[in-house]
Amino acid sequence: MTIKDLARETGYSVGTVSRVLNNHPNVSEKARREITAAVERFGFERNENARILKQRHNEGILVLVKGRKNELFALILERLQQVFASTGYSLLMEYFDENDNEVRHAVRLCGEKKPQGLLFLGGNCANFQADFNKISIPAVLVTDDASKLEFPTLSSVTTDDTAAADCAVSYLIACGHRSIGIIGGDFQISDTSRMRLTGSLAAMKRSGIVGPAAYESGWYSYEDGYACMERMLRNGNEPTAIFAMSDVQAIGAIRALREAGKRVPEDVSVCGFDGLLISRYFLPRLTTICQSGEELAERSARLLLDMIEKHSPARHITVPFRLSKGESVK
Amino acid sequence: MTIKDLARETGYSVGTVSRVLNNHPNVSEKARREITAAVERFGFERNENARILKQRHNEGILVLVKGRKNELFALILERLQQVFASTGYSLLMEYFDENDNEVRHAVRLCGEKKPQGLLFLGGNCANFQADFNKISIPAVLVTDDASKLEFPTLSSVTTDDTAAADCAVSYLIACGHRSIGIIGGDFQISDTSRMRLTGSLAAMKRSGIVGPAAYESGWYSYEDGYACMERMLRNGNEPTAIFAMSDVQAIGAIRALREAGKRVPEDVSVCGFDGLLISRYFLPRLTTICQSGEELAERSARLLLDMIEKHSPARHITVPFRLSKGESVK
DNA sequence: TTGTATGCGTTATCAC
DNA sequence: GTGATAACGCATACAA
Repeated sequence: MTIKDLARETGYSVGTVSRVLNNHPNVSEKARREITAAVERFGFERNENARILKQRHNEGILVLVKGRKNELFALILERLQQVFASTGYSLLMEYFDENDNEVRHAVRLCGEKKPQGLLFLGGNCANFQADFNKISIPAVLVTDDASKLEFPTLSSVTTDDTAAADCAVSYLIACGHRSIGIIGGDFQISDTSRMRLTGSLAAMKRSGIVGPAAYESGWYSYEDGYACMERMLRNGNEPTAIFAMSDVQAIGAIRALREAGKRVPEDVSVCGFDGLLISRYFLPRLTTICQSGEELAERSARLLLDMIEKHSPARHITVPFRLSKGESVK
Repeated sequence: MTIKDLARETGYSVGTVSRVLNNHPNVSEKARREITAAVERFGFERNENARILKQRHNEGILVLVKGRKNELFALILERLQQVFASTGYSLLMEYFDENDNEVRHAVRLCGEKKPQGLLFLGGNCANFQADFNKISIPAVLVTDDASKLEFPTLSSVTTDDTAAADCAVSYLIACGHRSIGIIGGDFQISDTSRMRLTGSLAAMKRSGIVGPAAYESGWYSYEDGYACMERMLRNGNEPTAIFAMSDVQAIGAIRALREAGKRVPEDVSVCGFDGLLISRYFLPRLTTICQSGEELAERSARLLLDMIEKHSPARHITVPFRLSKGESVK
């Protein structure tokens, strides 16, 4: 069923059918009624491929989501939908694997979907460095800092990872801990992990602590958090506190501690990062840095809209974080 | 940059360029080399819209995913990618909201993407009832039973929800519990919840228990699990065990119990359903019914492939579940 | 081995 | 207000 069939069935021409479908003016009430009825009757669904192929601009924002199981991204996405619902822009979301090159995806999809703007949920600076020059429309990188790249059409919105990690570690120190182990990502690869490490070290330095009792790295996952903690214990490191760079790693670490006969927070304190839902339900309730998905989403949306509509220059902003004191630190 | 530009730049015709792009035979080595080089040089990315619009069949499987934050679906998806990687079929994944009509989406996307088969991750029987007749290619509904619909091209793969719930509740009874509260979904709406309720009741009946001490329903979420448990306690119901129809509800319920001064499992036992990763890391480790995402994925893939390639008739199968004994039941 | 021409389903620009 | 008709970028049957 195509608009051609629809035209034949209703006795009108494809032009009129198309106009009705797109709510254009200059269509008689009668035609509109009859064609709408036929659409309903035949269950016609218009072919977006052909539509987009033909259109020069699509009133849409393309959202590129890195990874399928990131709870923070899901939260941001949800808020994004709400925010854009009232703007007249549609949201087109594309997911891809963690280790895909998001900018290459973006280049292809820009040619195809002809969106007005781009929203990257997660991304790698190196990829932008290499291919972002092929993109000519406004874009915002969310949860990763793009200020050093200095592209005139690429903004970024992040939590201040350095300050947040500093805050978390400072809190641990304030609680009397001086032997602090860190579990994080590979800071050779992940910009985020590196910044969180920098913040952690700064906090330690200020208090005259020479460095972390141990640093173990892995993916942000339960399994790797567990494995990192195990490794740390096996190496004979028994810090009194752990700063994990993600809630999931914190939870994995707590399980490992528990299985080693240690209690949290009585024997070892653990602080996480992210403020995922589970952190509020976990026992013990996680002490963690809460990133505000809502705020990240809203600021990104505003930034992008300003760039599209007012041709505002690229900006790089950070949104506030919050230390949520749970039951996992003593 | 289009294949036309590419043709002009290389001095070949669009036909030859297209043939190179699609790895067709009958292209000279020289042309292939030159055109490939040009593709690289200009960073050409071909327009999938036009490609699919033109193609009669796309060697792809369309996966329709209901909801963005379902961990079981993420697991299934991952396995699906592995399985199809070796088959020559590509996997095209589309996400949509929980309350969208997945079959309507499918109808539209079939017209657009012209896939060989459909894989629904989650779905509602009523939607299939209404619109599936518009779909003519093989499809498999995963995690929901479609046997009663009797469409000749619609298979389904599920965990046997009735038996699994029966198993869970039987276990609670075997542990000595006779006052069992149930937290689940709205069984007026959700087929799955209804089947799990049926199984629960069957187990109780066999043991001479007249019915659940209480039944509270909500979405499968931490918040609603928490709220259900709170409601149950507020109503003066204090069962010695809770069967939650999802792990997330179980975790929410445990948090509510804890805040009411009750310990799990000492005062109240809790059994979940799903076997999510978090169930293994939660403290106490959740006793739960493990659904095998891997198995669900593999059986679905096989079923679909058989329908596509051997024109096998629709089948409705269940995959084994497993009661994972954690620390949350006593 | 290569080039040309046609059409996929739609929107948009013309005439009428 | 409506109906032809020309693109959009690509794949492909057919011609050369």
